[in-house]
Amino acid sequence: MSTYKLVMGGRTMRAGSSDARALYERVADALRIAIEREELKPGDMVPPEQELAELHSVSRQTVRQALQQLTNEGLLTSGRGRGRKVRSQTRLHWQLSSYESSTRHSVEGDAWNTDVREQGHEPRQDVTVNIDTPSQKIAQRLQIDLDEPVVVRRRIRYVDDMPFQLADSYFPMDVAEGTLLMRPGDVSTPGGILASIGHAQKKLLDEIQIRMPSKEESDQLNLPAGSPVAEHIRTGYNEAGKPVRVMVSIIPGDRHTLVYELEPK
Amino acid sequence: MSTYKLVMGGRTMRAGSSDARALYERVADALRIAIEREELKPGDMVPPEQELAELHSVSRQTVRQALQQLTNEGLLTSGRGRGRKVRSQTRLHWQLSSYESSTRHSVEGDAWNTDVREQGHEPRQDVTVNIDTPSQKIAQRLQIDLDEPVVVRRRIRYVDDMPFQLADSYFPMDVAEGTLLMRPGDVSTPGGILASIGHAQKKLLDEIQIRMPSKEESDQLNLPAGSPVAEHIRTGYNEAGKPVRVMVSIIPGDRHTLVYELEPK
DNA sequence: CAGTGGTCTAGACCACGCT
DNA sequence: GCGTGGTCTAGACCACTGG
Repeated sequence: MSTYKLVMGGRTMRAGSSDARALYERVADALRIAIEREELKPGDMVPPEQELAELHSVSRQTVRQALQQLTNEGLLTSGRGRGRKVRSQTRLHWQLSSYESSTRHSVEGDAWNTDVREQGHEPRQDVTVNIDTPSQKIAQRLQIDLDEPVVVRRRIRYVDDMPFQLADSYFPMDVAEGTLLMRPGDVSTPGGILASIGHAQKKLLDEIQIRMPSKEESDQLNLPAGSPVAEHIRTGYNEAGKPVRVMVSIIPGDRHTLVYELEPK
Repeated sequence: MSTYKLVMGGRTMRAGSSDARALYERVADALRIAIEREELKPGDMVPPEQELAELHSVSRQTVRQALQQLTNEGLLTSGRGRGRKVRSQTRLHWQLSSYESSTRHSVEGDAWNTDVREQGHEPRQDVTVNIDTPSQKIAQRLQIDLDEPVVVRRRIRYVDDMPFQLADSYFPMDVAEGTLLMRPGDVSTPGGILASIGHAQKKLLDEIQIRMPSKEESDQLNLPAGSPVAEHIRTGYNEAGKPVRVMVSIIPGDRHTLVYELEPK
């Protein structure tokens, strides 16, 4: 019936052509083009696998391979029983160069809250406080030993009640002990707090790595398959050059644009 | 024969357990753990699909699903006829906050070259120069119309002869015309050049987005499946506040750590 | 040319979300 | 309960790479 098939049960080929694109890539292309042309808009349902299989005269597995590729590219959502949707692509801007600037702090929380509100959304942060021994990664940046305890403030940040990023701050014991930093909840701002206890951050070192999320991060942030994250590690130093804080943020790529404003000398 | 199988041709389940992890996830876990424990080291060959299928008593397709997941996480390479290997994870540091700083320029090229050499590798850049009309994205940042021509310097940057990143610079015609910027090849540094023609960059705006690469980017950079990239857009402004350059870099996540040093006020 | 990964089919059952 | 996606099998042929 189909003009495509020349061989049953094996590799199908197009008549008069030696090879060209795989079948599943042709199915993927068709959908990609439909999305580009906005025939399928963000939020729209993608036709069921069975329907696409019949439409393109291929097996359901082949359709699945195409859909998998598109999901990996971040174009589609997936989920048992739910059907597939075209993903929306709104991004929140996060001003990392002014994040610790005192002018952006308020009684309403830290600079991140301000950023979110300015963009017309509602921020929320869940903070838990622990005392723990540091990982290699943290100990090295705080310049302490692996058995020296640190105070950890673990944040999950929400926007409009959707989980949006993870941000864990680590403080050396001698900096945090007996201060507001030991208090759970969204207590004003770390930048502000650090300054108020005599450890204003005079220098910041930001390291950014791009990678796929771990299973755990993926679950906590409710990430779709194939959605990359940035791991942002900020180390803050006080006037004496001592590291007083390390913040590790896991930032879903599809929901953020990171922004730095620089004035080179 | 296998204690795992209760149902033929359908979902297999473990005796005494209601559900738990899928078979392909168990196969993936086994390999992930072997890699973590360095029983499989970067460069090592992964056992053939057939062998893994027999080892875990599953079908080859199920093994493939596990291998696909690991490849998407950037842990394995793939390739027809070649077998699979454990990928190495070296990352290059890129100092973005001092990238335009005049002290890091030399006759050997721009600050990127310096960064790479300091980390013990050999940089190379292929540069082509074009005159083109800008995309929406570029025109908006250069504050020009869509029909005003721009000078485009397209770079492919190599490290040890491997393609490493794409970096395209866009200049307004009135800035670039009749200057070194029109010359192809690796002509010293854009920061340096811009200063020498009276358009030193006094302010920089960096925007970073994390996403999956397009097919084209993936091919140009020879990226493995499932490897995310950062799209880094730097807009440079001269003393008068006029945008004089936009640089768009496509940065493979698994090969880079981006670094910013900041001194908050 | 042998061995490996890449693509494809046909059919089956399971688990989840919704109405 | 129906429809959707998720998992799995068994078997087949193709295409590339390397000895």
